[in-house]
Amino acid sequence: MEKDEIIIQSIIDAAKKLMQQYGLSKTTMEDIAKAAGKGKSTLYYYFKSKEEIFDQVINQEMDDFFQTVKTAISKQVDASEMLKAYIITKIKTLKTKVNLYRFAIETDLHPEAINDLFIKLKNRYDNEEKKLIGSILKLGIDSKLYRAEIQAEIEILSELLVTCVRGVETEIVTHNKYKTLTDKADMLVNMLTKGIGR
Amino acid sequence: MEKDEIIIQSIIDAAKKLMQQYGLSKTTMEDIAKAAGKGKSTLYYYFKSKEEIFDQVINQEMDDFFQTVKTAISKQVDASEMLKAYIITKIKTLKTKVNLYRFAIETDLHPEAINDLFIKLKNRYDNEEKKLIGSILKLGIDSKLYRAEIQAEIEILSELLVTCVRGVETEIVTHNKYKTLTDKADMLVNMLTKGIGR
DNA sequence: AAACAGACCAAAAAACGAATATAGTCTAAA
DNA sequence: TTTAGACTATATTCGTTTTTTGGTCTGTTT
Repeated sequence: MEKDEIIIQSIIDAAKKLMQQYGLSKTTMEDIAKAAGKGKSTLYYYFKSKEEIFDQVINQEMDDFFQTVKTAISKQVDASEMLKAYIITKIKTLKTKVNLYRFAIETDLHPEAINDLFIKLKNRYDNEEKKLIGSILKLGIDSKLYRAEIQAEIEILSELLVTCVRGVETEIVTHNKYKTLTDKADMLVNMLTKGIGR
Repeated sequence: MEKDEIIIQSIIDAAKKLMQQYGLSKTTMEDIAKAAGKGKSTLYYYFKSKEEIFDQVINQEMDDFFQTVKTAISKQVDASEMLKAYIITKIKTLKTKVNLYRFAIETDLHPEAINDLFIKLKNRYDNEEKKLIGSILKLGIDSKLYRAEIQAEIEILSELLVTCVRGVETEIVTHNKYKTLTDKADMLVNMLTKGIGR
């Protein structure tokens, strides 16, 4: 790693820590600079603005998150198991992140910023998520687990699945009732593969 | 209708109109009283509090909403068509309601109140919705359209379906991209009945 | 008694201005 | 090239006053 990359990373790390502890709006450039052991203007030497720093923090968090999900998927043997692993890992990981930030979010309580943050996150990763599901479906078709006809609809099907899982996510995160998570994931995937028709 | 029922309804109607026009927090008891052609204390003769009035307004709106959905379902011939009708009608109707209230919500911009409102709405009708879906599934089983084995899981299956539809809802309402609505509903129900497995 | 109006009150919210904090810039030094 | 620290214009906080608003009370009309 280059020297300036190390510094950039140390600034991001400091910012990440502060954000988790104090929330978005309570984390100032001064705070970050102090925590990183630098002067404030130094931050502006490496970053264009405060927003850019936050952006990168969030990006890294999200990359971590995606990495975790992908690792979990890679351990599975067939497409349906992968889908289950995707749902379960995603929601569990999301939950720890939410918990991590919850205090900050609650004390902060500037809902506009939070909303913006989530929308940004969502938009940025929606597509990648769709691609991931799409690749699992494709794998299922190739391994003859799923019907070949769905190939044509794989795009819109992935989108639909992401949306459905998001519904489950929302319910579990907001209502905190994620004891049912494994059951729900299991049932969703079973329903998906076998269908309820006769 | 009794005389006092008429008065109560006229107060609710006045409140409803004002709520749609000005939003929740900007509608005062004075406003409602004036619009209903009564004194403020008269409202307290018929209602316990402001919240009770809003509660009844929302209840009536939601009953209307549910009525519309049920009517649409009743016109269908089989369970899968009913499910499609449920999804499409629900989201379309919801959309008009959301539009009706959007201005009020945006200008109002007191997120806590809105959130409370929606949570209240959600909790109140979650169960009824689950029951509705459950009854459609039951119908599908009885008419041999769906496998008999799902009978045992009908409860959790209904819950899951409501949750998935809510995901689609959210996406459509927040992202305004509901051109895909019919497609999505179709695909969801097809997926549900036939499954993607071979 | 049932149905209502209007004055009234305490508490919440809006308005406002002064004090403070903060994002971002500039200059100069290491 | 990298950094610090003083500087500024703007945004935010904070304490205070004023206004609004939900809800009550008293008394009047029907």
